[in-house]
Amino acid sequence: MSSDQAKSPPEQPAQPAAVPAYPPQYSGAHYPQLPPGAYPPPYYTYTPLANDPNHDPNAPNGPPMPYLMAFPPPPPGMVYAYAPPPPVPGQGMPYPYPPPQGLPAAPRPKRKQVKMACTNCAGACKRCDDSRPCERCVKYGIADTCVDGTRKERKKGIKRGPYKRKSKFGSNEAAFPTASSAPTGEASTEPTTTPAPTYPPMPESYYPYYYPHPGYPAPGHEVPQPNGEAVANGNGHPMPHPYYPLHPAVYPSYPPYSHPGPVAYAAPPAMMPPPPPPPDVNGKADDTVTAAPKSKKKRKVGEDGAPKAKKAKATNGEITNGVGPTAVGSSHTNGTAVNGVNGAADQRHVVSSA
DNA sequence: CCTCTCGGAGCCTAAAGTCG
DNA sequence: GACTTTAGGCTCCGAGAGGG
Repeated sequence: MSSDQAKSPPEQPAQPAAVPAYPPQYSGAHYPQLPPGAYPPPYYTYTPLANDPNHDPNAPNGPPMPYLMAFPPPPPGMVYAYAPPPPVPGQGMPYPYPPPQGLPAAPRPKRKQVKMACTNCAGACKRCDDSRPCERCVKYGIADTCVDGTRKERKKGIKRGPYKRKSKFGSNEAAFPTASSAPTGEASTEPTTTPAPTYPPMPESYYPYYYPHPGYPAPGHEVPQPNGEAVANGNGHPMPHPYYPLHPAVYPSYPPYSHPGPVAYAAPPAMMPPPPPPPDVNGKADDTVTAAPKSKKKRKVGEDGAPKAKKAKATNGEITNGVGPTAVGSSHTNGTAVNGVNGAADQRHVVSSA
C-alpha cells in the first residue's frame, strides 16, 4: 500500500524474555589494549551483517566489532551502535539483542508530501499521489472527480518581530555541544567562533548512544569515508575506527547491547543531553526535536456534549467524507475557516446532522 | 474487525527580516 | 542580493468511535 511508505519504521523485534549468558567472544577481552581499568569487561561485539558497510568482505561473518562505535566521529556525546541483526532461523536472536521498547530508535523518515493533493484526498485527509487520477481515487472508484484543488495565496504584509538567530547545531539558540566544547564541562569562551564540524546524518536503523569521551580506540578497522572508501594511514594500513566502548560503571550499559543490566541509558554525567527547545513563542512544534507523544484525542462532541453523528455511509461502502467534488482541504490547525480548494466554503470535518 | 472521522503533527515554501 | 527565519497553508498520520 502506498500509504504505508510514510509510516513509522517497523518495530524492532521483541526482546527475548530470557537473556542467555554472553559467549566469551563477546567480552571485553577482545580489547586488551584498552587502558587497564578504564573499560573493564564486559562489553560486547557485534558481527556486522554482510550488507553492512563495515563488513569485511574477506571474512565470511566479518570481524567482531564493538557494539558501540563512532563512524565517522559523531557529535560529542553521541556514538552510533549497530542495529540488531535479524533473527537467525532456528537460533533466535543473535547478539546483541534488539533494543527494548522505548529505546531512542532511528529517527523516523521524513514524511513526504505531494505538492497538491486531489480534492478527494484532501477532504478525506488521506494520502494522495501525483498521478491523476490518484491511486486512492482509483481505488474508490472516484477517478472522475480526482482533480487538483487550488492553493490559497499566502497572505502578504504580515509584520513580524525581529528574528532569533539560530544555532548551527539545532533549531534553537541552545547549541548542541561542539567538538570544541569540552564534554568534561569546561566552558568555552568562544562558543560561536569555532567553525562547526559537520556530521553525517545518523544512518538509518542506528541508535544514538552517548560516549564519555574519545580516546579509546578499539582494534583497527578501516574508517570508511562517506563514499564508502577506507582511509589509509601513512603506511597504507587502514586507520582504526574510533570506537568508544562505554565504561559500565560510569555509563551504565544499555541492557540489550551490553551487560544485562536494568539501567536505561542516559547522558554521561559531564555531557548533558541536548537541552529541550525553549517554548516557541507561537507554540509551534519544532521539527528538529522529537515531539512529545501525541495526546489522546477527544472525540468531537456536539453542543449538547453528545458525540457528533457520523456521516452516512455511501452505498458503495466507501468513504463519504471528502471524496466528492465538494470535498475540500484546508487548514484546520489555526482555527480559521477558509475557502476550500474548490473555492467552496470549508466543509471539512463538518458533520452532517442528517 | 473494519471503516470512517478528524485532531493535530509534520511538511513545504513564500514572505519578512537580517546580513555583508 | 543572498541568506536566514518565520509562519501560512496544506498534507496526511493514526487514535478513537461506531457499524456490521
